[in-house]
Amino acid sequence: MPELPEVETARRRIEKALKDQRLSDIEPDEKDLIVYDTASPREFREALLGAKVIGSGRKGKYFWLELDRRPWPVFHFGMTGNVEVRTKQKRLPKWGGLKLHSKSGGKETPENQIPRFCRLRIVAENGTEVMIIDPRRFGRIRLARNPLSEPPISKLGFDPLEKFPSGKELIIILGKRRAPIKAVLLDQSLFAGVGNWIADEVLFQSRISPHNKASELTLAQVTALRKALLSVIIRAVKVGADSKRFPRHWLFHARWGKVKDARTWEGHKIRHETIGGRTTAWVPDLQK
DNA sequence: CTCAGTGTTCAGTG
DNA sequence: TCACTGAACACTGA
Repeated sequence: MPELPEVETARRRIEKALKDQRLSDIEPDEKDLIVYDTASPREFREALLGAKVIGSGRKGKYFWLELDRRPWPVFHFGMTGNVEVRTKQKRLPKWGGLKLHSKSGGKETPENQIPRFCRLRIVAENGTEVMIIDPRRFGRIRLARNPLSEPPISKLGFDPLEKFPSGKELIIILGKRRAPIKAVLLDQSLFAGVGNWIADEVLFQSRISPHNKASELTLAQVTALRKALLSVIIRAVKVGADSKRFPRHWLFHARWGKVKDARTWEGHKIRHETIGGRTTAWVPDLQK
C-alpha cells in the first residue's frame, strides 16, 4: 500500500533491520524480477555486496539506503510493492534451489520458503533478510550517487514531512492549475508522496469537492486543505501506516466497504467516479 | 471471462 | 514549453 506513510514505515523497518550491517548477499543474481532503471541486476548486486548500511532516506514515495560507499540503492514500490523483514539466525536456502511460496490468500509463508511475489532479497552478514515483495511488478530500483540531486527524486515537489508551503504560497502554486484539485494533488512534482487514498481523504476532511478547479479554490479552502494534508500524513505515519489504527471518522474505512453500491459515511452516500484518471471516492453531501 | 487497482511514464493534444 | 489526458505497464482477485 505504498503512499508516503507506507513508504516511510517501510524505510524505518528496513533501516532498523540493516543499519550498521554489511550486506552479504543480493538475490536473485541475474534474473530481473524487478525493473532496474539505471543498472543491470549484476551491477546492482556489485554495488551493494560488502557495503555497510549507515542510514537511509526518503522523499515522496522513493526511499534509499545510505551505504559506506557510492552509489546507493533507490527503491520505489510502484502500486503493490512492500517489504518483509526476517531476522532469523539461520539463513534461508539460496534462491536458485528453492521454490517460492505459491499459496494465495492470507496464508503465512512457511519459514523455509521465499514469500510469493518476492522480487529481491537483501541479506546482511548477521542473517537478517529484507525482501521486496511486489505482485504487480510496477516497482523500480535504481542506483544513484546522490539520490536527492538526480532524477527522478530531484523533480519531486514538497514532501509534507519536510518543508511545506504556507497557505498563501499554496494559493499561488494552485492558481496556475486548471485541472481538478484531485488530479493536482496527485502531481508528484507538487506534492511528493500524496497518492490516491490520501488525496481523497484530504479532500473529504477539508470538505472540498474533487471536481473543483485548483485555481478556483478560496484561501479558506486552501488553508483547510493544507491542514488536512499535513494531519492525515503525520497521523498515518505515526501509526505505522496501519489502516486499522487510522481514526474512525476517516473516509478511508468507508470508501471500499464491502457492499458495492451502499457505501456511506455516517449516512451520507459515497460516490465513486474517475477524476484525473483515478477512481475517486467522495461525499457530495459534504464536499463543495 | 472481464475489469479494476494505494503509481509512473510517455505519446498526443491544446 | 507547459498543462493536461489517456493509454500502457503486469498480474491478481473479485
